[in-house]
Amino acid sequence: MGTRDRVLVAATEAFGTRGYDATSLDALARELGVRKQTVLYHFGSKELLLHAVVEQAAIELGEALEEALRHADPALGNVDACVRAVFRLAIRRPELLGIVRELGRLGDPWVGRMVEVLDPLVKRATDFLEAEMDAGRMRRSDPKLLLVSVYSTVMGVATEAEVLRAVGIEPTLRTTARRRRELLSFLHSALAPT
Amino acid sequence: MGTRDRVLVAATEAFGTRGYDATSLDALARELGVRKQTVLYHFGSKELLLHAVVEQAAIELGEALEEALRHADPALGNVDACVRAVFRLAIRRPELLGIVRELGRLGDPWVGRMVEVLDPLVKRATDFLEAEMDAGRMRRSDPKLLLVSVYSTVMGVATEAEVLRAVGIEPTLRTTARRRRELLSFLHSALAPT
DNA sequence: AGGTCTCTCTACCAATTGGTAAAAGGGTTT
DNA sequence: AAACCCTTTTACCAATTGGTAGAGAGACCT
Repeated sequence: MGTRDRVLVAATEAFGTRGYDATSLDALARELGVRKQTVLYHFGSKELLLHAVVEQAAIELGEALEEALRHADPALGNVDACVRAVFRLAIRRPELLGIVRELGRLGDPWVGRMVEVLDPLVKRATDFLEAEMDAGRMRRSDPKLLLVSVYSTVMGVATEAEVLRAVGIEPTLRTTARRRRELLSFLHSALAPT
Repeated sequence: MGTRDRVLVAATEAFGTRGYDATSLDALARELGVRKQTVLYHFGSKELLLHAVVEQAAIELGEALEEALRHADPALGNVDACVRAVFRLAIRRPELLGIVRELGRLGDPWVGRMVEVLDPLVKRATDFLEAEMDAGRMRRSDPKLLLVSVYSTVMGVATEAEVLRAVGIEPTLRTTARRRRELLSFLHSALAPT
């Protein structure tokens, strides 16, 4: 893997976990065994590095979800497929979900780009929810607000390790499977028609 | 209000919205019309300032929830009371919810303290959920995991303004009431016995 | 009046921040 | 060998970081 890619991976990890402001170019370069100027050579500035990170993360997130939907088990449905995909990401690429969180704080130019990339998925999700409601397979409500609720629940359960510890659950691989199972029945119940 | 308190309020606001690392003592002092050394006089160091902020935020959060539960409408139940309280905070003291978010990233010593203060409430919540399940008024599941799901959903819907904009909802006072209503029906459905 | 206590200020400081300029290394091509 | 390109380095830089030392101002007490 080339230096540029290694920097991009390390930056995604650092920005997504420690945060953008808390990550210095020196520290980033040091853990790659390289000088800060090498990083700046490839990306020009810290801001442009963040730009590249956001771009890459948005693409990877989109692909992960698209892939999940493409191979969704028809017996389980799209919601299950997405939840499984997010949990897989939470285990294997937690930085990616961290980036999404971080963008919220960084605000406009950055969120905008992420939204742009994920927008087709959002549209697809709301259309799907609306169709399910029309078919009577899902409780009727505002699809957009419903999507926000589902998103919040999934992201929270998948990523907020500290909250889990607060209630006395050590997040390990074993408990994660259980969390996912509980979350799915939570969502099924929440979405079920009255 | 004394200088010390003004610093504490401004720091809570800054740490809770911009983040701890992204907030410099100089910037903090400047927006208070005071020198950085005045801040350091009252709190000793940036870390100790954060400590005071966490302590205060934990207390205020605890009080807000306790108060909500004390005056909970018996016809609506405790869940509604808590959701209403969190939404009231999201409107009037968004920094407090921001601090909770921030702590997750800052990690151990800080989360620990917040958990310590809110632990009685967590215990009370799980006991409540368990009692409701026993009484058959709530779908049976692991109370702790259920609490995490509910927490994630409420926090997300209340605080993630950028996600709302992503799906095309401008978070204003008017839409907030609607969001809360939708969230409550989402939760009622999620918690309802099968 | 002097003394003391609380608070805020000015004056610094070493370390770190993101960033510029330019040199040096290494590989290909000419 | 010389010329060129891509990459990484060393050497700096101004600005900002959190923090120390100490002076000055005001209020209160004796």
